[in-house]
Amino acid sequence: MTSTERHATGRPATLHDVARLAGVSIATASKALNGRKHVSATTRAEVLEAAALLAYSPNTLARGLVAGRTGMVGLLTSDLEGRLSIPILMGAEDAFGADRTSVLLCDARGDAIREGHHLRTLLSRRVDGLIVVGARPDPRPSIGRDLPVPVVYAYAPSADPDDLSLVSDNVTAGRMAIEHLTGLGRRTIAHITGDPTYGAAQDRAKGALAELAARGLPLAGDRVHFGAWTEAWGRSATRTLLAQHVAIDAVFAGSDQIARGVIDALHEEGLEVPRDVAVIGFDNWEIFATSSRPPLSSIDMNLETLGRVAAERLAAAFDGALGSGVEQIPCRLVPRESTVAA
Amino acid sequence: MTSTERHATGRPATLHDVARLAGVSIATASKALNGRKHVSATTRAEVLEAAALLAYSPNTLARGLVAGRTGMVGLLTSDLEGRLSIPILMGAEDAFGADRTSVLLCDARGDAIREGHHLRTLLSRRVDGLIVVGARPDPRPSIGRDLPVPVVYAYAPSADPDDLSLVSDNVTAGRMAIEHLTGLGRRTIAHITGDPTYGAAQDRAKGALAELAARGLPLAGDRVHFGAWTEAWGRSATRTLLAQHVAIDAVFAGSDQIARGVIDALHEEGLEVPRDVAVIGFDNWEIFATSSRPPLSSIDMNLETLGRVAAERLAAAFDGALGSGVEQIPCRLVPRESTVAA
DNA sequence: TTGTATGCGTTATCAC
DNA sequence: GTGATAACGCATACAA
Repeated sequence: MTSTERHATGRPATLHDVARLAGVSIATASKALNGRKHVSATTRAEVLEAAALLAYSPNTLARGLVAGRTGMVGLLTSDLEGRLSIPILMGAEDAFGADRTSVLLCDARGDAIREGHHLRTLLSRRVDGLIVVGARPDPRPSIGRDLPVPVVYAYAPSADPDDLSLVSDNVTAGRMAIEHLTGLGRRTIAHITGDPTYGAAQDRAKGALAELAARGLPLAGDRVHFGAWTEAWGRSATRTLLAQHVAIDAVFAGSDQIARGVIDALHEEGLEVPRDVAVIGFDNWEIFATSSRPPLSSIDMNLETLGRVAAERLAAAFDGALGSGVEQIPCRLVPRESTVAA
Repeated sequence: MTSTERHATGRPATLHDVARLAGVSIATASKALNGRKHVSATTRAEVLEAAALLAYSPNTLARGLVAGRTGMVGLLTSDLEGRLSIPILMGAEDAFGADRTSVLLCDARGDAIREGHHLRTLLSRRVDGLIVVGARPDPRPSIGRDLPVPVVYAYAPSADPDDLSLVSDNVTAGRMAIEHLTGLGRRTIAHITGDPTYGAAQDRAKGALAELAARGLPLAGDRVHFGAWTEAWGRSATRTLLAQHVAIDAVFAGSDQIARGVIDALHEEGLEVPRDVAVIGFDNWEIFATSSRPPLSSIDMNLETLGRVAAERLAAAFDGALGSGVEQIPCRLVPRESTVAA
């Protein structure tokens, strides 16, 4: 076998080939293969046999040309690591049914020019819809008002309220964290989180504060400790708190990385987790949460669900109605050892 | 604006519309838009203006139907996190040119059934080629010998030597790590790595041992410490070494996670990195390498390059020739503070 | 029940 | 230089 013969060179069989082999017209062959009425059982069997013999696989492009639908959706992301877009993609695949709809993934790498470029090629490929995934959970510019296809924004909402956006319910997630910690009997809880310019950081803090207030509890350290989404910040903020002799029996961290820094610093000060201080993170980034000592309780943003709902909204839009505004997707708490009862 | 009007309902403009508006035939319009010869400058300008006016965007499907090429490649992955497939995807996008070729990403989630399913839909969409990305760097079953399109395996090679596979050059990478550490003056180097059933683990160890032998140096601890790809293993292996009073001034870790465990254990024993012990990891997983204390030197597998080469091989195959066998892609060493000179 | 003919949007081959 | 016209592969309304 020479290198040129690696893949079969002959064009794939067409409906025409099948029809000819079965001795019928392409119209009949088409009906038979698509399970339409008005075909005798015997001819149907013959057509099916011919198709099997030729390893016939219908050309989805040609089908899309006549149907006016390609069965493809574009996933336009700016998420360099795929940490967001892959779960969202999988959720969307599940909802669509992988055989009916395929996903074209394009990474704009945070570049508006490249995004516009990808948008144009996706539209020229006549995708049936678009899912736009932002890199950070804050409003981003709308990709355009009068696009020929429905668009759903996931994770990062569109700045245009007429667009439909799907975001994580960070406020409720903040409440959940506090609810969980107080359920363990903890009463002096600190909140160490990331960059205050992130709406998500503000929302999580807002939810946490509201839940603390509802329970008549103060926030340990008297204020939310905003900083950066890094282990280093988690460590330094924790050390600051301990140096000030703030009594804490739990920390709600704004991300799993911050949580790891918090745990590190606690250990260095001779405090044990969760016995002395319970710690909960955010994101449920498996690789961090499970390799932490002890394994880290965390809040999962249900990104697969986000992708699934995005797909459902798009599917509904194909039949006419696309909503607008921002839809909140609930998070879920994943308990691990860092917050077991003392 | 009601919800149904969110996206423009009218079908996108066709070549026919442009031709009619410009007052020419569709043949002329086609030539003008595609920059072909035999079109007067004035009519070309008129056509271009009409196209701009109608926001005309050529239907890539129809174009592909006649051209016999879709300009799409399938990326079939089993990599649940996207840590492999996203860099590979980006490399492929770069090599193809994002406007000429789009990538259909399908995640088989390690399920052979689902993989076959995705394969069929990709073929029915008439992708021009296929890139298959495995979850672990060991031979995997070929996806099929007589596919109608060229296939390139990336990261995980195909078990069939007639297929073309692209893998990281782990042997040389192992040599590089030792070369780097000895260049720092380190002479008692241990190798703590992951699951011994991984060919990559064996290859890296092989390279490291060869390089040590070439320099007349022994392996600290007398043997390669195989275990698991986890921080926990990095910690426990390190503790074992220290408990045996093995003198070490450097550790080559088989992954960044293992390296973090190693560093943790060293710190707990009062040893400083890199002053007392230099540590280098593998994978260059940014989030781990940069958040480590100190930042972790590591070996990058150049996954973007792998994707780029995969795209180049596919492109060559479109014009006839696809090679076979396993092609080694070189890794590169990324130095950070964990291995600065003492 | 089956076959004929038309159109989906483009490109390319030819006449003019 | 320009414009009919035939593919490309498929689905379907309509005629037989």
